Amino acid sequence: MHRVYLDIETGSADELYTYGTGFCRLAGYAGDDGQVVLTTDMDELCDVLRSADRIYAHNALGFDLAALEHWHGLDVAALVEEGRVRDTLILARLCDPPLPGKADSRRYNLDALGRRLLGDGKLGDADGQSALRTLADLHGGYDRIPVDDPTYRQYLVRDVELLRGVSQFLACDAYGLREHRVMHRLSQISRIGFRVDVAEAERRVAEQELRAAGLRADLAARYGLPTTGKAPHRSTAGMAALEQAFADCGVEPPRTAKGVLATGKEAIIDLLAEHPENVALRKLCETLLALNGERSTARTILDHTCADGRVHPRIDAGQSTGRISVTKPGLTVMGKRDRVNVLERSLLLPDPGHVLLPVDLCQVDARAVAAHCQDPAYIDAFAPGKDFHTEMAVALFGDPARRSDAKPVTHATTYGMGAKGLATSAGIPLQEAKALMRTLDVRFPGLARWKRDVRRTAEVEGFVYSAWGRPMRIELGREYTTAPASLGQGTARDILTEGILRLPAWLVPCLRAVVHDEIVLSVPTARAEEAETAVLAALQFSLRPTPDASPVPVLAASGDRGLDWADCYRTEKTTWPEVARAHRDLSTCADEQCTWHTYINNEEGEI
DNA sequence: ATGTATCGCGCC
DNA sequence: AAAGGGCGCGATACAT
Repeated sequence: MHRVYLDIETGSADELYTYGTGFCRLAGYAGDDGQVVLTTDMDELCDVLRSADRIYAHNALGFDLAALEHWHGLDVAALVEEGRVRDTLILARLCDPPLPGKADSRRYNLDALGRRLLGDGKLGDADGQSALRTLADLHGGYDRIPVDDPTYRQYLVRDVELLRGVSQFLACDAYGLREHRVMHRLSQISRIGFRVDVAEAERRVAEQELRAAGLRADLAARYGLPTTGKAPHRSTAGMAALEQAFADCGVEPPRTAKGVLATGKEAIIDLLAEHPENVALRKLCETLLALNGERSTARTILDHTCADGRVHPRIDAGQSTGRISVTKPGLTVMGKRDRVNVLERSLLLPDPGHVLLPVDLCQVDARAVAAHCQDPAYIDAFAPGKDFHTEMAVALFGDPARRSDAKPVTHATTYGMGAKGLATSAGIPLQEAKALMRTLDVRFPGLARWKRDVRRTAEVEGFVYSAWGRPMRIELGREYTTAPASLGQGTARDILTEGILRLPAWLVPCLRAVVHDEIVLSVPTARAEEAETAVLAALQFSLRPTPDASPVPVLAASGDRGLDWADCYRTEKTTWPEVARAHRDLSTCADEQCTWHTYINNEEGEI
């Protein structure tokens, strides 16, 4: 067994796919117990890697091997398929899974792993700053550090030795091998990138800034808010002015849980509902709401657009449930439900000669729960031809027409919501909420038992495991809500990644985004039909957590083939004509509510 | 200058 | 006894 440990010093990490062939500057590698070898010859390095039985690197698939794949033609797909890659970042997250939230986000870098597992971290200088960072500052950039600088070389040697040390603690099981295949396929999203409508993004940034400035001026003139900053209503002086403004309107302003003035959408809308006749308050609230609605998504997309006119988002599986994060820019959080915000997606385009093909998994979290709990009635609600939410409406209300009432009940109860919460969110009396939750437990006793069981398992073990065996850490004391929720999300995640693994190879470079239960591909227009058939075949299969379990069908559906990402939802958003690109190409329209022709496109910036 | 916490927007 | 999960990003305030 010949093992090779690898680390590469490069230009700035955010130029991984755009820097040019000189991106990889100095590589360090060691074979088995041998000394660390440094080289600037990446072809020599690739030869060493091809001869290795195991290749170890930290964030190998997100960085080092990705760089060699992109700039030096290394066939990483083959290495991964042959099970020869060991990414210590992937393994560390599987061997010691993160808790939810920010708490664990810094536990998985090589320095932290070294300190935790070996008692020793990266090479730093006296004040604790990374020696590499110091060198980059000194020479004016990571790509300008001389490759013969002794500290640079020492730093790299230490990193390879750290890597070798920590790798001894990081086992790789069958799930780990699968995870490497998943992450390599997803890394192609970063590598290929998503084309941006740069001109339109720039136009929208300018226009939005104009509109926001108008709103800020309005707040300053009427209520004395400061004129500096991008969100003066959230600054200390602005808050004080708003306190006074609310008082002048004769109302007690809304507060957050911590007693701070609440200026968020929900609080303001509730306040307006309480004082429908207060004209002064209405004006104040409308201005605040309009300013809150001004998000800077176009700006964020432009900030991450590279010289090739594309964004190369970062793909990460660092969440506690294993869900995939797509960041820089955050494609998982782009608008969709709101009539204005859904157009954020129109800035992302298919490649020339392509169309965007969106495919989503239907009720995937609930199907995951059904497969886990094996409640026959719950599984039956997913039988082919049945509509899950309608079946739930029958079970809960005896009335298939109450589909929309049933939806929040099933969703919320999987997440551990209580009767009080359900009553509030669904707008029903507490007693009714309690009765609904009892009915759910009576109709689906297997589901109720499963929730009890996984909560207890989590209390005892501190972990739950997805249907594919992914471990998920459950925070002490939060088992009641997070144990069933994590299983639903974690198994849904593995369902989606199973679909990714089942995609034919030619569609992998077509992947543009993954959004938890949806994938988006850019496919040649002439092959769209073929692509759609292939994607649906890949994403739909029978889910069976154990060999003797009853199977649950995984169902997928394609959306509209789009000329931009918003265009993909034109049928779904049938009452919002502007979602369709063809509508936005019209110079005028008759719909007074159209956010494109009356809002986005208004030169004066008036609403 | 840089990082953390908090808030509020958005997504599934 | 009750208990809605997981996130990313921007802006501000504040600590270092």
